[in-house]
Amino acid sequence: MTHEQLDRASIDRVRAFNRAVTARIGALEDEYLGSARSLGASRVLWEVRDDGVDVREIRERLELDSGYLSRLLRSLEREGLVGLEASAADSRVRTARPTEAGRAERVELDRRSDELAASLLAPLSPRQRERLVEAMGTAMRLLEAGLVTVDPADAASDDARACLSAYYAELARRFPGGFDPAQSLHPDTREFAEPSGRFLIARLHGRAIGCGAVLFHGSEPAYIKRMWVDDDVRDMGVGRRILEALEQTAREHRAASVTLETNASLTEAIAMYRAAGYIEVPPFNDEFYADHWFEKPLD
Amino acid sequence: MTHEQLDRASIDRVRAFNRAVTARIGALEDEYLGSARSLGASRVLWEVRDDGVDVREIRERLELDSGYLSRLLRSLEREGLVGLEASAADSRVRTARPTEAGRAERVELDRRSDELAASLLAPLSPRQRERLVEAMGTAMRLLEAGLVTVDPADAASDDARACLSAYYAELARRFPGGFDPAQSLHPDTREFAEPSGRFLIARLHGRAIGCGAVLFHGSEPAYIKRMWVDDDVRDMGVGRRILEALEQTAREHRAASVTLETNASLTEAIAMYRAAGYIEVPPFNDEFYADHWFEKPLD
DNA sequence: TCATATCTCTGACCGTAGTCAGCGATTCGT
DNA sequence: ACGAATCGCTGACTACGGTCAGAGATATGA
Repeated sequence: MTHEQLDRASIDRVRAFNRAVTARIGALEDEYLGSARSLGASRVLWEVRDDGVDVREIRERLELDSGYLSRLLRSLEREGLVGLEASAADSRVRTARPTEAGRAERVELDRRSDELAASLLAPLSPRQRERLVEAMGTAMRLLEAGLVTVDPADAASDDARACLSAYYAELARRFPGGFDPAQSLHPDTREFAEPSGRFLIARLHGRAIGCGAVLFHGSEPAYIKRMWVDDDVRDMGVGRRILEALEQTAREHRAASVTLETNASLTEAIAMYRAAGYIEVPPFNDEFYADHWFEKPLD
Repeated sequence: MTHEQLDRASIDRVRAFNRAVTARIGALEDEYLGSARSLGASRVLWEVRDDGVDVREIRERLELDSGYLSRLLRSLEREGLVGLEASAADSRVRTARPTEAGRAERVELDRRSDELAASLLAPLSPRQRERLVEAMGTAMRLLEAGLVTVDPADAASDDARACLSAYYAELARRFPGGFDPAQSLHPDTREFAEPSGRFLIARLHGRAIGCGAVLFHGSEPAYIKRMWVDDDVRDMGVGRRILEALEQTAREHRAASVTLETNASLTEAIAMYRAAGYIEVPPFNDEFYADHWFEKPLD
């Protein structure tokens, strides 16, 4: 993919950031975390929780080759930092458990990571520290926005249910009179499955952080419901991504437009709908909790 | 050094940033720049300018072992990307010059770095891109602030002269009536040397980015002059760092306080002096360009 | 019970990044 | 003119991070 529409100055600043930040943090990691143990061994030690962890779990989490991990664990065992024993449930599986020294070493690693972070803040004034932490947060969130995926999912799955629960809880908190899903239209999530509809989940690092559903009505307007985004990832454009994916789904099902309704207390959602090209229309249904209705034509 | 005064939440956010950013950028580097050539070879190729560059210069710039660099250059030569020949001036020295293919490869590397940067911005809305670029700039500057050094220097050195010229030029630009160093007190920089005074230069990556001088008057107040910070590094706390270093120098020379004078048009300097504990006092000299005089007791 | 799958471990590899000592050619300082 | 320094190159070596092909032990499903 090419991104020729982006301006030179922005590209240059991003490149300068990449260079400066990786160099700075890399140098500090050498200084604070380097030497003693190899990076690979440290990462593994970090995964060995006090209550023990199966080797296969470490392998999956760090995406390591089984042979490589085996050797890393051996070297940690030789250093007296972890103990390895066959798992009680399945004796093919081996379980790693930190020794006393291993626990101490983990505390030490943690302390050094803290020191590394502190060394970045130390030369700054309190006001600058605040600005740096703020800018880091913003940069991190927007960089991670690129890792968000939006994919179809079963509306009855655990993740989907967790999203919907969080959505209902938020509405209950924000609507002046609370919220009862049974009073809302389409309480049955089975409708959000082909052929009558589709349910999408947004994920970041595998964690469900947002959802949305669309119902198809042939060439009549498709109908968007249950759009939710986790508070943790506000301002990362997740809502927009879900909305675009739902519209694309509607387009693929030959809908000429999409409709949705919402409530005045969801101000940021309404702003997003307007920014995305939705136009307010007269009420087209009797959704109990709605007071604004929108429609957007699909090319 | 320990930094126990820093709060848990800030430390955690810095650590999260370090983790997220290095992982994200590292993964993208593998994707966009990885494979084809090793990182070392790419870095070397990048240093081989079209007009040729001495091997020793590459070695100094990248801080590479001479044997290691020799091998990297050999592999680039084998690939037909650079040509090596004895330097005209000194036949011990070898000069590397890119071939046609090498130039093309550099353009390609550059293009891929651009694409990497663009891929970070691509999934964002225009508003978010602006915020990301802004946050990256702030984070980068404040991270680099930790790399600024402030050290004594000869006021007659090239770097010192460059700083003073930049300082005078800035005053000429900002003072309503311009600025002529000859009309100002202490035009002779020879005073800014032991035993009568000291001159300090602030540097970032070796480049002089700020300066300041202090004159000692026994147990009488020491006197600060010629404080300047490059526009490029405003808001990085360089002024504060220089000021603290000058005060420390005065303290070591048994001064009980420091004085300085300034001009109302240098608003950010005045704000910094006040924030640093300087108190406005009646005029104590007849500096032509001054309209505010300050003093600060040293413990 | 038996074939198949799963899990860990070992041995044999590879490329990258780097360090160190020493050599031959050249240049510099006196 | 000569000794010392400089420059680059080569050979020998190390550690890290990783891949791949099995082997052996164990578990699982038909």
